[in-house]
Amino acid sequence: MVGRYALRSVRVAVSPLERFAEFLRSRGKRLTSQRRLIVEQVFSHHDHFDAEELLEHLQELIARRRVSRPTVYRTLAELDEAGLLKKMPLGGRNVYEHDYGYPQHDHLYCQSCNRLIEFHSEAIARLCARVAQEYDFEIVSHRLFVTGRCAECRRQGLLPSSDPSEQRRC
Amino acid sequence: MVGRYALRSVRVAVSPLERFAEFLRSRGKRLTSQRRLIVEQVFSHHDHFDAEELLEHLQELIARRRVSRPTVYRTLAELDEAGLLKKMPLGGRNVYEHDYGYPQHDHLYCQSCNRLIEFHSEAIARLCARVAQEYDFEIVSHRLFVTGRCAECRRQGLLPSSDPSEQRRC
DNA sequence: GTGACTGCAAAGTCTTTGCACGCGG
DNA sequence: CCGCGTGCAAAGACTTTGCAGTCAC
Repeated sequence: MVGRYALRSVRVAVSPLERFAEFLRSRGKRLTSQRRLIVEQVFSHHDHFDAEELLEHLQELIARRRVSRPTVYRTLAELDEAGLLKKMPLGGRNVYEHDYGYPQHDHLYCQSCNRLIEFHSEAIARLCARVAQEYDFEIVSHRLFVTGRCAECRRQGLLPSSDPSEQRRC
Repeated sequence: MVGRYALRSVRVAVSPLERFAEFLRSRGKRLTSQRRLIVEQVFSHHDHFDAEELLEHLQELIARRRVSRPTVYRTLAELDEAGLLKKMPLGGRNVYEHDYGYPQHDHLYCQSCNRLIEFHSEAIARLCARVAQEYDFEIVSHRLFVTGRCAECRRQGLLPSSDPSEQRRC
């Protein structure tokens, strides 16, 4: 996927953990071992995830009492607040994605496989700006979801998932 | 609001209730008094609402045992399925809007007053189509939320609501 | 040291489900 | 009259909170 809408590569001066540490310091909060572990797991690979998926990845640490479910939720909220993660409601739960050193983008959402495909388009931001101007509206951000079926699922003849547990409604 | 992005007026041949009746018939379902009451309330005015707000409007009928909470949820799901309502997750709950005899549109979402302002733009659909083509993606629908502050709230100097109970996170 | 942070358990919020009775077609 | 639909109560999924002990600074 290298077309007009592909995302440019990431470049960051400071690691997510360092940036989070700075955020915490600025608020008189502490960089605890739990927060460190969670940030490391969250930024170990670029992917969309929800709290439950993250908890699964952390299950060993949870079993060893290194970190707990409420702390994961609490830390995710802080990472969102700090601008390191972006939280978005999808299918009745919150899904998170990296928002640090990562370009603004929007999503194609495949109803069959639940995959989120990221794409970038300057034109969308321009368009939002024009509409906002018309309504004298001050933009903070925008979010565009294009729902449908990805190429792979169409080739396999998969229909939009009818199993509700498989489906993340947009 | 009569600019380029205003929505054109509504025109429908069949009333929402009639259309719902047809939907039910086609599925071997029944048009019960409860379903009738709910459809009448839902389409009595054009507005966004969530289940809790609808339940409030129906509180008298609920008190009189004419309709119950589970039935409201069940019927909202059917109205969504029937294409009469559109369901969208907003701030941890589902918000519904009319989707029958109502033109495709997108939303400006004011973080201060939680209002949803509808607007229409052909350009957005065209843009989605172009991106989808690039990714060989079959579009079912799209949803664009522009989050920020509306003119009125800005004039009043209101900041984005810090009261979490007031805030519907997008 | 001291106060922010944690794990635990419990509660909250929104939504769904099992079941026996009731009513629409 | 058949069986879908209902109300009730209870459970479910996800997330948040109160509290007493613990640890970062």
